[in-house]
Amino acid sequence: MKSKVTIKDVAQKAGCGVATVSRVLNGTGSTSEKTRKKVLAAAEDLGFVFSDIGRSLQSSTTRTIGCIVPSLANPIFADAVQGIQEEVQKQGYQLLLACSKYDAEEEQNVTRLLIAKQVDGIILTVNDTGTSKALDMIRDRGIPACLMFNRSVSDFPASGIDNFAAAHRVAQALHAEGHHHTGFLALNFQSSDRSRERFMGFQKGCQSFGMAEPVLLQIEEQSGDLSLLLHELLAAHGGLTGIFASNDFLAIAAIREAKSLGRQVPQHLSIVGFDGIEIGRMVDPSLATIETNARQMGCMAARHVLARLVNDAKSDTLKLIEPDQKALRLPYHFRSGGSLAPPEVKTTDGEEAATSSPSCHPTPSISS
Amino acid sequence: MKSKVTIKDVAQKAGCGVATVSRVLNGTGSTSEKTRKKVLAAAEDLGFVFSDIGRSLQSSTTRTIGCIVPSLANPIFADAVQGIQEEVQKQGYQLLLACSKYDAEEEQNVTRLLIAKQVDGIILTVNDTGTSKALDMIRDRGIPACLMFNRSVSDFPASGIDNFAAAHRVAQALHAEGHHHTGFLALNFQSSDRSRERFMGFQKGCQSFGMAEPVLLQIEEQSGDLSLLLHELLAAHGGLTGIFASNDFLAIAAIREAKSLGRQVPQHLSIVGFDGIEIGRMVDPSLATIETNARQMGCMAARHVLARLVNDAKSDTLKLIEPDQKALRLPYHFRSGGSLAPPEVKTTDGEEAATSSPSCHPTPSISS
DNA sequence: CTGAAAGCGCTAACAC
DNA sequence: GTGTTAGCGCTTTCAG
Repeated sequence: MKSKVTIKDVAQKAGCGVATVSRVLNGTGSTSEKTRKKVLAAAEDLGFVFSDIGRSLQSSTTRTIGCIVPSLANPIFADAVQGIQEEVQKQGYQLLLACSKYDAEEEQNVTRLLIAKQVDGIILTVNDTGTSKALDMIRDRGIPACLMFNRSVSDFPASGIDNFAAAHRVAQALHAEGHHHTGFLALNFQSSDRSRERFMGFQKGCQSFGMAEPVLLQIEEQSGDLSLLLHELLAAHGGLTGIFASNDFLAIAAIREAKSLGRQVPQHLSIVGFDGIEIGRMVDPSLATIETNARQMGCMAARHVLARLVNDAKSDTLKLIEPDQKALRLPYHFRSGGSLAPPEVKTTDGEEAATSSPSCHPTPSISS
Repeated sequence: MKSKVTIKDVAQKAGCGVATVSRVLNGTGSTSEKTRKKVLAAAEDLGFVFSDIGRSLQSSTTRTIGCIVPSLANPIFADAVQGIQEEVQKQGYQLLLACSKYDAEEEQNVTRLLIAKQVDGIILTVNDTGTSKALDMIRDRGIPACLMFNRSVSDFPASGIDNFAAAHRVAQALHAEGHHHTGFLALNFQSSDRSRERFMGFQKGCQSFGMAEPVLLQIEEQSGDLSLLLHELLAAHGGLTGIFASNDFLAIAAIREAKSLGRQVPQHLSIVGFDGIEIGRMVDPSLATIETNARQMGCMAARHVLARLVNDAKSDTLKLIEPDQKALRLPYHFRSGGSLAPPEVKTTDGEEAATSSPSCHPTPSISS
């Protein structure tokens, strides 16, 4: 293990003071061509790289942005982080990544760690903006931050879409196809304000369009096997013709489980997702969903935080410019797909009207 | 912007020296119950959190692990990073994440940044182990590191599967179904040693099983729209009955493009992927592929690096223990799927035998 | 049991 | 132009 080579080593080898080395290598101040050469040579020779920690200590800035997401397993977050990463790297910052595992306590822990690491800014998705201790800690210290996926609160701007409106839009889509009895499928409903917002928007939508009150189908992640729980849940709610899942991952899993229950999608059951992950286009049937741009969302959040950083740096105390637009609302749109179609019409005595099926059997004759 | 609260502030408020504060808060040394209380109260009151950078400067350790992957857009890397993240966080370290964008120069740049940040260890996937300057820099400094997905080289252990053998297995699978004329579809072939290894394994496999030499179908990512390029490539190679794509993402895209060309998968063309991403199970037809556990791969890599860290710390100079096993070979297996089936047999004059369409016609009567 | 002080790598004032 | 030095936040001797 080679011991690290410091500015002193370079200075010694170049036969000059450390300040000169700093000046040459940073291009600050003026130096004679001669010493300049010597320093450059020495540095090159020793493979010298400035230690950011020494520099940070002195400048009280780390050029590091912290990021907290629940998990990278859901591509929606991976995409967002990718967006952040690109933007941050482009501007010469680095990314300190942490995961909260959908857990409020862990969220607070990792926040503390990021703060200890003196990150210059933080981009995060919290479980619940209303109760997050992480946000309190960040606010206390006045660290520039931006939320993602969450709704904007108090001092924190947020990059994301209007969950309520988008969910409302889903209700419209289901209504347009003639659905009446629907359900909202949520994972970890209690601990996700995003999920709750979507439910509320959907609920409101169903109401507006004269549909039945949507049934809330909750699954707690830690309570067991997802497939199994889904299976049971779907089996228990055979009366629904349409389900709105709070995210695409869940929607795709639901399609699979519905199939395994012998319920054809969309003939027997329509399913709509949320997020618009790429895979949704490729599954069969393709997933009807709300399409969002997570990458862009991360990018916007990063850009916002980074902008505040340079801003703070410039006008130190007198921050008159940029009145901090709170919500970075990104566009979304409803993407239609094979998983959403009109429900089979049943007569009151339970007999169904003829409908067409997609593949071979032109008319499934169903009688009870 | 509140100025940061330092150990001095706490000392002042508690009416004692900074050393005492350090001792109390770190639980080192002994202190009277009285001052102890005062310090604790003061710290709590001020919301004090130790600055890691001061601490790092003094200990020349950052409790940070650097990670470099080409991109997070491919779920295989996102999964691996998730695995690293979990393991690292569990052991009280933090993750500094960087992306190389499949670019050797960028790879070197971000490596330099991680080194400047004084990461204690590095986990990375490089474009080409043979030519990577990043590896040189890391080696020069003796930073504990572990490769992922790449093959183990010189001083670097690697966490991953045996690409050659796995690709060989794919040839076997195609052969078993009766394929003869096959192609290997690669994205950025030149800059990926993983891709090349897979090709070689496949090539060797084809040879062993008496199949025709596989055609190499290359796509350079920067040269335009992936769909379009794929489309053209597939159109130009109508003679092939089976294609082995160097990763699942590519395979899924290929299925889509094949379909849009009117070539049914698997009736007209079989496609096999590599990686085993979750989505592969859900697409239609389901993807035959080599299944790997990226999460585990990241986890193993992290564990390895972390182990070296504590090891180095313990036995400083005398590192007799752990003879550094080089390759952390993880298991893989071939997953069959709907995208792989026997090819349609054509008569020599180019006329096709009657075949079945996927859904309704039960028995494909194949005659030559 | 506790405080003073050195020193980690670096930058920026300040002398020369 | 260039060297010396203080000091960023912390831990760790070393005295007291």
